[in-house]
Amino acid sequence: MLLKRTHTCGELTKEHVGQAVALNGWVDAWRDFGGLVFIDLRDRYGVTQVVFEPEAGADLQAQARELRNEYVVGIRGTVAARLAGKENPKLKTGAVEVRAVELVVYNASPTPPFEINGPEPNEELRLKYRFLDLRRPDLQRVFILRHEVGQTMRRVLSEQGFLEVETPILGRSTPEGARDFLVPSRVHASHFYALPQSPQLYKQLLMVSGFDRYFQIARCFRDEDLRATRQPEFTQLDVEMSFVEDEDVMTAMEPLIAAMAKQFGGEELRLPLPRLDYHDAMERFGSDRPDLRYALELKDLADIAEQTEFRVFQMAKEAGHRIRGLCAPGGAEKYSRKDLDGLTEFAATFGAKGLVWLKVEAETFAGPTAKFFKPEVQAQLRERFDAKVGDLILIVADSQAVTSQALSNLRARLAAELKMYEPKTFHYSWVVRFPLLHWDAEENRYAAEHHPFTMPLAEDLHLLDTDPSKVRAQAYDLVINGEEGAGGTIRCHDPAIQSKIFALLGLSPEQAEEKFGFLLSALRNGAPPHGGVAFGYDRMVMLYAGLTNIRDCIAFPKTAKGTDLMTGAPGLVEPRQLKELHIRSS
RNA sequence: GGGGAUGUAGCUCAACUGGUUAGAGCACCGGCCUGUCACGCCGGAGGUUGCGGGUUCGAAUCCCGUCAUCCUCGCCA
Repeated sequence: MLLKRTHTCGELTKEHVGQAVALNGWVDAWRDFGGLVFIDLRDRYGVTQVVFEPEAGADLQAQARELRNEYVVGIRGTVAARLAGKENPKLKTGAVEVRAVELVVYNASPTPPFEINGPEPNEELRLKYRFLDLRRPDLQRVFILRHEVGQTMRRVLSEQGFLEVETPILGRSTPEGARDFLVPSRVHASHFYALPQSPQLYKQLLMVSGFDRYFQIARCFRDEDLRATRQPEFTQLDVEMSFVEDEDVMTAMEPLIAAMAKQFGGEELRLPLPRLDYHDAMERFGSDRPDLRYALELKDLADIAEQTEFRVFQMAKEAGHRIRGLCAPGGAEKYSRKDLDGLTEFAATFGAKGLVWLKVEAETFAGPTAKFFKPEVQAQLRERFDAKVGDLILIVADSQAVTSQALSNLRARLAAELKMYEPKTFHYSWVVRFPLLHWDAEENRYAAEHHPFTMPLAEDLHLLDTDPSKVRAQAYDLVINGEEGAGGTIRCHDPAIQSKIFALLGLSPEQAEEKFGFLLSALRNGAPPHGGVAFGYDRMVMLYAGLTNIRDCIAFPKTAKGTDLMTGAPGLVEPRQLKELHIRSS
């Protein structure tokens, strides 16, 4: 029999004293005193103490004595104020308790594989018993936040006239980008659907249809290796607008960003957000998504380095490499010789063959390579970094890519270890004017930096013919604390420019027509100028929940190898199923 | 595909350089207890040290292989 609840377990206060109530929930803890039995009853709203007193009868007490952790029960009783001095300030409901008069056990439970209110078990176990893991209040709070983030996105965009439209999950595979997840067609032998990497092309088609302002909270699929912040399926807030330039899209998104910052970050944002040129970001921070909660800027040191006798620097110059560095305030004291070996090893994982370190002292520099720096060269270095005694200068001599990667990662690590920022603050900025293309040496052709339908900056159009890698795009990323929170572009709605870009990407007109015919046809049939942006929904939730791991904000996530430890997916299927799909499996 | 970390009781962890019968807290089982809320007290059960080899008088500990989870490089327009 169901004892229908009149209240939740997080609801009862002094105001309810004397009322007859019914609660439903899980046994969070039990305390048996012989003559008196206490049960903490838990649901997603909180915990309420239930007491079984002798007055309720021996039968009921005996029944209560059988309860164990995680039994699901219904309880009927009367709300009573706790005895004076016996209140529990840790509970919202701690001023009262429910004196039980009836107990129904809906379901017993074996001893759970881990304690719901105990220490966090290892993740393998958590994922195997995810339905139990999700009972933990910490995780429940994340999903409440996730819901609220979605509500805010829908509300703010709807207020601005954006329409939510759904697009297909079963689509077709297109070249470029990530590896597709494929779904075989039963009706059409050897033909496959692809799950969308994003609703990119569909939302452009919606613009051609005249929908003007679109959004969707869309599931996306990419068959690539996972990371702490990457899952094979994840969720984007996908947005597209017509009759806009890049500034219009950023401006349109800022009220939403400000609403989220206020509601979930507790911060009143000043708009417009800062715009940072891609080129400047790479030069000053070595990254297209720098964490701007702290400065710690990179400096070019080529002119100073060439005054040294240091062979590594000379060779770098001959190879056309760059010599760049940064200066960590107070780093000399913080990092021992052994720590510095650790930093060198860390830099090596990003391809740096070495790391020059110099400890700034009153009169000179300390470090194994300090002897190569003559006093006047040291003076220039001090000046370049505005270095103080006790600072640590780190220098990498390598290619543009390696110096950027190694130093930007060192920058992030040093800032964290030297506590150069408040962990719980947020910094929002747009990084703009990304390159349109980059040279792919493996494929021996240009590849799209963002995607093949990105509009170049008007002032760079002439470079398409002469120096394509210099062409900048109408592309913009929202960077929050060193993470890409959102990214977008203005799309190419001009068939002539589009075919030039296809040619650079190594696509013949015939190939382009075959792969993207439906889009090209749409673009020829009255496509408005349009562009958009997509936010990482999971990432926003992670950020505001203070998580470092995307799995903790996805209800049923996959492991790093893409398996679901709870359901066993991916699993084998019946030979009959394969036969229907015209698939032979090895 | 490469690199790194971890794997010991149901859970969280311990066990110095290889050395007695692999321990503790929580959970679990039995008993006592009328005001607890990390209840307390008494007693108890619980181990293929991930798995498979090897070295050794002796392996949780050392070596090889393998599996799983996590982090990371490549990859991810």
